[in-house]
Amino acid sequence: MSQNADAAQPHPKSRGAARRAMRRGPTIDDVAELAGVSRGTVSRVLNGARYVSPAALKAVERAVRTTGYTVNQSARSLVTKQSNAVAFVLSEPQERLFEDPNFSVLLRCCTQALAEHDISLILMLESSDAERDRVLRYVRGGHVDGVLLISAHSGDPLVADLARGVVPAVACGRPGGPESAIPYVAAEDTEGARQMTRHLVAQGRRRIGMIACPQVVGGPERLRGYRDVLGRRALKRLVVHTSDYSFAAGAAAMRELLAESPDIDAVFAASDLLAAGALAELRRAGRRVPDDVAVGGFDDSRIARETDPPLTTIRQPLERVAADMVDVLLRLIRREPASSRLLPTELVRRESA
Amino acid sequence: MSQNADAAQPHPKSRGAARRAMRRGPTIDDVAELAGVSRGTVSRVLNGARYVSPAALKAVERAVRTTGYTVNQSARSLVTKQSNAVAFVLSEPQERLFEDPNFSVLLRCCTQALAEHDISLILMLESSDAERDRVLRYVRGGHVDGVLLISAHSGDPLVADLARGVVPAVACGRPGGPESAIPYVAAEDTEGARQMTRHLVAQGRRRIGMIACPQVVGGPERLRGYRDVLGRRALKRLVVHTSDYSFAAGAAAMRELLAESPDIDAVFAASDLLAAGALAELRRAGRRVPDDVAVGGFDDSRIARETDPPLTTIRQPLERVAADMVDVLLRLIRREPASSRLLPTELVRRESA
DNA sequence: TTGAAAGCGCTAACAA
DNA sequence: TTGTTAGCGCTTTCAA
Repeated sequence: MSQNADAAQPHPKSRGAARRAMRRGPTIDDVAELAGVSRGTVSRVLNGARYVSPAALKAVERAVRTTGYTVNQSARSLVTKQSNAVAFVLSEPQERLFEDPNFSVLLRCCTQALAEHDISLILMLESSDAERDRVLRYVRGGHVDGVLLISAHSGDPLVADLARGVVPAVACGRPGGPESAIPYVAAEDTEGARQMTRHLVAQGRRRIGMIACPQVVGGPERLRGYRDVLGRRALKRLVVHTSDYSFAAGAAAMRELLAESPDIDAVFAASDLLAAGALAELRRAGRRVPDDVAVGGFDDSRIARETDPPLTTIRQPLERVAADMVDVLLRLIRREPASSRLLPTELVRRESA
Repeated sequence: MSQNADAAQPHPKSRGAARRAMRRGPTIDDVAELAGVSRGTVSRVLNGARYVSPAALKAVERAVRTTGYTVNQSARSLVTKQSNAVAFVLSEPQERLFEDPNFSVLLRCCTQALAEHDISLILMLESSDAERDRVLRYVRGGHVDGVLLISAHSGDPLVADLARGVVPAVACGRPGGPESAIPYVAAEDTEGARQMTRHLVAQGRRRIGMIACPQVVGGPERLRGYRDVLGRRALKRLVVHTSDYSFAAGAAAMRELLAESPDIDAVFAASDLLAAGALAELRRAGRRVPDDVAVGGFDDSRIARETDPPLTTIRQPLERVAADMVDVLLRLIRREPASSRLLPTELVRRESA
């Protein structure tokens, strides 16, 4: 109590001095002493509180509160071999993705969902080779309990590692290549694309082009959906491929489409950003939207409401994608069964089509 | 060498069995054994390599490589009391900020800069009270070596903690309130606003309005710069306040401005997003930009190039802001002196003004 | 320049 | 239900 621990125990056994010098908080021993129980009991209440008498429980809880105790994660991890952290890795030149409003909501929702489980999100980029190496070492080193993989590229050694089960992982969108050993969560891209294409057809549009992006997650499915509905009307010259989901790529693609097929009367862009670029190009070319040409997007991201005219688009339930990714990952970490999930999309009608 | 450690040492001293059961990587002892040196020597080469003979150094390096050893951060942290991680905390209802393209580049650049120092970035949101609590506990618990504070709000208990030096911290933009005990990195907002306002004046604009956002980081300075240049010409009815840097707020503000001052011939918006909203509203109102009214933004974010017409704006060197934040934080962590930094802005002329 | 040994704070197995 | 104890893998004195 009023005893001075330093004076009483000048021996190395006295932990107090060193700790205080380090300006660290109270340890489990401090709590135990104050609560008048053993360290083991404190540990038990900290984890689940099984086999603890109500009296002990109360005493410990009080002691925790009055000391302001927080567990030392490092010490805990050292023994449990769990870090209580997961990596959120962007396995693609990130500039592109960081530009995408979808990415932000994914990141935000994942962070939130993890926080509810007291798990930290560690953001890692994989753009340069050096970064790739670092991520690989980090994951292999067991620094995280799991990985949220954002834009999986099948050539990535990390993807190979994860497919081999080095550490639990969940991808956003079906990872390319045969490595679909990694479970994933995604929107029903194919069906979404069908919804949009059907909508365009129902509007009486005859020459419906597509700005596709088959290299990027979700891209192949969206192109397939378009083709499913149009069949032979999906003329080769009506679909142009871009290498990413950017505004600039959308504008360039639209220009090409206009040059190849001046009689085009509708365009389905594989993402809202692409559609926004197309819109800009159409205005430049003097075509009215939707009067001359209708434009459909995909995502229902923020920009869909900010373009002129606002975009008719396919809503992807990204908040749910994020929540489900976290849910699946946590199950995997707990070694519970969990598998890929596909979430439904929805047509959102605005003014562009 | 070819000895089987398990067979040779059936005693508890044999760490091999337990480790292997856990599917963990090699430990420092494995490296030491393979290199034929003691654990202490391995540790020395791992950290700085002082007082190590060239022979030992080489042997250890080889052993590290062949075993694929990675240090166990938890074990290291337990003794060094350093986590090698910093928190990136968003101390504001995040939806707003996540919507802001500036935020993305800040996050990306900070992650990159930290990765170069092998430090992880832990993303934390502070929107709900529960989250606020969690962040506070986390930081106080010593889980991170430092904090990058994104949108400091003076009422925040975390800000108070950080100002008291609980853990090193750097803010982005001057933290509101008297808590400027926290060093910060920011653009020269005031001067930037002056540049834009002078530009508008030089264009012969007579009635120059402003869409200001004095509640948010950088906002007060930008408003001051506008007033510095305009003096008494900064009529009350020419400046409207918004509560955030969003597209919607920009549109609403522009509507108000148009209603109050139909003769307005220029607008300086405190952010590009705000300017984009204003542009949309102007088009709706049938005003041509820049012919009827010139529009100036602030940030030079991605959208400045995507609006119609592209925005004339003030470039904020966000990549450098991020790099400097990390630099200052690392100095602080190393207990080196470091103080706030202000970075120069630049006028970028496009078509809107 | 090196090795031995003492912990860092915690969990988990075991005995009581 | 509880206390005791043996490590988790590492850094860091301290001697040698």
